[in-house]
Amino acid sequence: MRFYAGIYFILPRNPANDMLKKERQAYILHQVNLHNKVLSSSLSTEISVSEDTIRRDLQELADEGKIIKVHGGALSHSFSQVYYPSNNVYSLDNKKIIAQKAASLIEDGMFVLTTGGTTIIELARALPPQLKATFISGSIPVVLEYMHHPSIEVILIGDKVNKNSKITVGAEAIAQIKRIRADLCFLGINAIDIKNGITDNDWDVVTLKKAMIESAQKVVCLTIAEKINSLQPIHIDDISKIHTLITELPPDDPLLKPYKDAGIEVL
Amino acid sequence: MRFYAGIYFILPRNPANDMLKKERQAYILHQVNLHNKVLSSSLSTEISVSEDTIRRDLQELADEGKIIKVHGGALSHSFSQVYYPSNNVYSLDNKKIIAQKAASLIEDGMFVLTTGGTTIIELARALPPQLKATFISGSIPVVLEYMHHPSIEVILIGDKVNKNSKITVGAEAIAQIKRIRADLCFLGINAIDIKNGITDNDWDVVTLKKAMIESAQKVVCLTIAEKINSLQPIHIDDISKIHTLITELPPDDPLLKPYKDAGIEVL
DNA sequence: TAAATTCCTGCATAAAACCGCACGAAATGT
DNA sequence: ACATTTCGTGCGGTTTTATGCAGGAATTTA
Repeated sequence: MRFYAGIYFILPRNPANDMLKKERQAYILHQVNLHNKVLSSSLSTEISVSEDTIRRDLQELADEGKIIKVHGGALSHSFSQVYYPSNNVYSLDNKKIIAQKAASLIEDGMFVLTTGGTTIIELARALPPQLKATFISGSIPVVLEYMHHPSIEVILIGDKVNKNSKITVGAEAIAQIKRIRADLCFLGINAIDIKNGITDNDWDVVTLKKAMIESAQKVVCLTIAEKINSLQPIHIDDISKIHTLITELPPDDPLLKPYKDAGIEVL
Repeated sequence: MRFYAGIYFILPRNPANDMLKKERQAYILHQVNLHNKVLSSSLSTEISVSEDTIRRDLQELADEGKIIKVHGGALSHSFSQVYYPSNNVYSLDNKKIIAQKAASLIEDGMFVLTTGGTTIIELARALPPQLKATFISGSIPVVLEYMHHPSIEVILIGDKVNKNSKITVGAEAIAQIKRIRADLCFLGINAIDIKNGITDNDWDVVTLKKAMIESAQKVVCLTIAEKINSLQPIHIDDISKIHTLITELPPDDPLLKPYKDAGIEVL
């Protein structure tokens, strides 16, 4: 083996021992753009200045918006520029309330399966910053949102990508879900009623949600009250499989009473 | 030499060294253009004038826009052009050229494995609209870009998400790649040289790229010329595994000759 | 939770820049 | 020709900048 533990220290070149400030910053920016990341410590030895100086340089470059400064070094700006602004989301305020309730169910160390959808995105944003849990999803927008969180682990379920719903669907995705034993499963649902249970209108999505329900110890359905007592063409599962139902309404709202009576925890 | 008590003395005036102002500034400008940088202090001793004079000269040249004055000296203007690209994505134009060349290799019906990175994103944007092929990647930004295409199929490789690089990494991802027999594999690479082959600086990324190389019939490396003949800590594979190398340079550029000689197709 | 890094803030210092000012030399005006 | 102005330059003193260092806070890692 030519490389020992992946550590192979080489200086590409020895910059002039006496670098001007601007020159040094240009060199740093160059390195950031080239490698997408730099470490304060290695730059310090590379250019032979103190780490404080490097840090000040990184700070200035960051203030100019040329790089993104992070603990220990800096990152290229080009890599982290994917945002999903949530201006056009229907019933956003209600979804925020739902997300808040749902987040309270999650405890440190849990494995949490989630579907896609705007409600789940709000959930991702409502997670307390110090939470340490593992989130599993096949939805690309949701995973992007999870990635902004500082401490949670994110598992992406892979398979063919459905361009409309931006989720991965197919047998491979189902198989991956089946291999998981999650503590919690959050389903953003499109329709629920007492008699037919939860229903949806996309075959692939239905199959995925079925698999998720089977793989989780506790199934939590999230939906705005509007969708309570509505029906969609394809059956996912009966309400007997649901442990918890979360809407923006207070738990004692009469609309929710039948579900409570059916043994579902209503939050 | 005549001076009293060393208080007042005159430097021997050598007419040859005694420069006029314009002459001196021309000399300074020449030095700046030659070395991309000058120091006030060294110019002072070099021309035997006070640093104040040098500073005034530099100030005037800077006011005329001929140089960039910085603390301690001055820099040439070309310097800043080279090191401060105006674009967010480094070397974007070059990457567009590379993407164009790479896209020409893809034919209808092909299965194409790709890594992540800005070069691959450009490739995604450069795909002809009527192309019907299947693209497989574990990079979330790249997959988002693929999804904008009207007719290609997209397979997302799932596993734990690395928050920095926004790609999925881990044994599950490797296993999924191993199950694939792709026609083409596009690697956006960070460093390549004849002796060490392709190298990178992230263990997970290296493992993924290795797997991709094994799963593809034809391996195509994409990189800007700047990264040619550079080295990173961790070894991915020797150049013998590479079939095609694409840079923004014309194929007959001397920089690429060694790779051609090694049997690699250079585009 | 403890240990190790990394960051930040203030301070010290040396170098560089700045500000007048003086003085000699060249240019200009009378 | 002589006085006056302007320019170029250097010098002393002051201000600003760049950088390193110490020590405590914050953050990451083991």
